[in-house]
Amino acid sequence: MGISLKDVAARAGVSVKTVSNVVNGYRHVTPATRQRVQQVIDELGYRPNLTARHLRKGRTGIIALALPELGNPYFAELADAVISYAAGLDYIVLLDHTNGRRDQEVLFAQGFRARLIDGLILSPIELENEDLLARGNDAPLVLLGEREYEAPHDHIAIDNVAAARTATRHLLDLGRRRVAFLGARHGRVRRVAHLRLRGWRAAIAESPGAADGDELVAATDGYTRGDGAQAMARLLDSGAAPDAVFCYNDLIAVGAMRTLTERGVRVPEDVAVVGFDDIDDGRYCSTSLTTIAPHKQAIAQAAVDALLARLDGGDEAAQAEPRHIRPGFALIRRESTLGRPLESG
Amino acid sequence: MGISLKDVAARAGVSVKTVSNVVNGYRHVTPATRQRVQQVIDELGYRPNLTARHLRKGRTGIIALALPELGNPYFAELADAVISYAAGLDYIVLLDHTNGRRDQEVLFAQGFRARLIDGLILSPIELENEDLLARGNDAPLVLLGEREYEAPHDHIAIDNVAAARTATRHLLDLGRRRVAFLGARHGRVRRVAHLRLRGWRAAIAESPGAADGDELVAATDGYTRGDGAQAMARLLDSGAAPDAVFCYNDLIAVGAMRTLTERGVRVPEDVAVVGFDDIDDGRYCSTSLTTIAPHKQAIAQAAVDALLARLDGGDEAAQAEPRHIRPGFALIRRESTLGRPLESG
DNA sequence: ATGAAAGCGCTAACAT
DNA sequence: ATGTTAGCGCTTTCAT
Repeated sequence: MGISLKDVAARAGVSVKTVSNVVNGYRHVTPATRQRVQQVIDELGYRPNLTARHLRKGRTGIIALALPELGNPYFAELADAVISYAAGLDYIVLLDHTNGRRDQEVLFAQGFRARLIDGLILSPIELENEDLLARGNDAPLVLLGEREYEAPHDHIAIDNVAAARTATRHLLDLGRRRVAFLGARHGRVRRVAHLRLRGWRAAIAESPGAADGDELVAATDGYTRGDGAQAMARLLDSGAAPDAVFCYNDLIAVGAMRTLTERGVRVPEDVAVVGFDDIDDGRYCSTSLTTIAPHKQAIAQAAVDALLARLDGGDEAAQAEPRHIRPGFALIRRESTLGRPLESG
Repeated sequence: MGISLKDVAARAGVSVKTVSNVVNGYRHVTPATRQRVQQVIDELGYRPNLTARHLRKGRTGIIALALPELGNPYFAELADAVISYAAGLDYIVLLDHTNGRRDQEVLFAQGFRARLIDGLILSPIELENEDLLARGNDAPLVLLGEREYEAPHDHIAIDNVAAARTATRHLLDLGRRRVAFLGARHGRVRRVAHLRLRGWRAAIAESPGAADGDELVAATDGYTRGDGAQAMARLLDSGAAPDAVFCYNDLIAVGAMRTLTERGVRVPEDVAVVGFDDIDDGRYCSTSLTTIAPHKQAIAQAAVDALLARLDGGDEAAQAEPRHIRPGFALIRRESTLGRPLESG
């Protein structure tokens, strides 16, 4: 195959150990030896075989990041942050798509890619609690996102209920009374969107004059702009007549705004809109989007740190109780909710 | 460490070979043996150590994809396509950021990650031809994107000149006469944006009445929405008074549209806009964006196929002449260039 | 400061 | 159909 340590050693007239020492920057090597070896390395174009090194060391320096898909800018931006942060810590990232499918998620949750990766960061959508319990305890696993589990794994997520409540309250504070929720999922109580829906309900409940009927909750099949556009159209057609919409995510919000504009409904005058995720997209819409901004940088760092703590922290760290880390979030006000709040509620 | 083949073999009372046969689905194993071994595997929760397998086989089934960054939706969508397509062929993707920095790109171009990856797909920005020539011929390398090199590597890119010419001509066909180009890079002749600029020039040159002054070419520092917004502002302030803008990419176009809208310039009535990349974003802008759509799926597939051909195709394939593959593109007309073309030119 | 040799877990050639 | 064994390329005791 390629050039190995042995080849270099033979050519330089030293043992493999010495070459290994040079390659790894071991201190106690005579400058003369080092130079000679280095010269042969350059001559031969030797590159250490990482696979062999990994096998020997029992570690690869690779972590896997399993996300639904990169087509969603939120996940792309998050992956960007994870890759960059991990690179700074000398870890590389293997990126996998689950497509939000349970079978795929199960595959990763259970030790798929065993001993190829040192650990896994997984953002599940359909994964069930039982799937996690069935896991052979392999590499450490860090969970990401809104789904909640009772399993012994670290979990990184902002407080989704609080964030949704903040978003909804912002709309109510503007004097809106018919605040719709876009992006629920039918009959999936513990699933994604559940916590955000709960936050929405909580804010509505606190606000005496606010409408709280189920006709204000619109389900979507997925989380894309197209789903948002369709759901908004259905909501409008149903006669629900909202004066504000809180959307499960920014993509749905952008789609909803598109439908509103097409139908001559003004944003924010007639209907105010709030999204969730703070994707770059929302900042440059012609009506820029008010949104909940989860601190992606913090999420990415917390996820990687949690993983590495279990990897590098020794036995106590590896055995420590699972932690639930809640990075912060912020409400970013933009044009889609412009307007002064009413004096009285 | 974990459970190895040997452990399973001992427990099942067979040799490692037999266990290996079972694990790899080798046909000639008595059902009884197979079942017994499988049972022990399940009991012990055995998982093959992929690193060891890779070392032994000299192949890892991993390809690296090195992109500037995932924050740009074009790259995110492209990565999405690469990952999905590679997964279907049982390859996994290691995703690396170059941040468009030459030193990073050089690192990957030269056999970084040697023998950890079977091959590399690289989308360079600053990489120079000499960097490629200095490459120790390690794993196969496939180049992606507008930069052109004279180096023995496959290159996948749409015909950027033709695409830019198509885009610009579309604007001219609308009767526009002062078509600006947004997204050039100062004094970087062979760099990104060069080919698209050339396509712009070609279209203008073909169109007798069209303005072709340098004041219509606006440089940007990067390729983000913010860069586009700023460049558009500068162009407007400079008094160049364009009636159309062809942008290096969709992000710049979205930023430009934002500036135009803010300044009360109507799109497309006063200024028509065309982008490049066909990111999802552009489809749902309140004024949806006309754009050049490179066939991302085709690009991703061509890149992976080219790599795998060299990997799996035997010696002839590995030594074959470098190929320059040009997937197709399409002009997608949307609202940002709406309006009937003028009768006479 | 350097060398010799064991062994990480697997596959494949060879043997039975 | 199954067992034995060498060896992928590296790091790491243990010697010297």
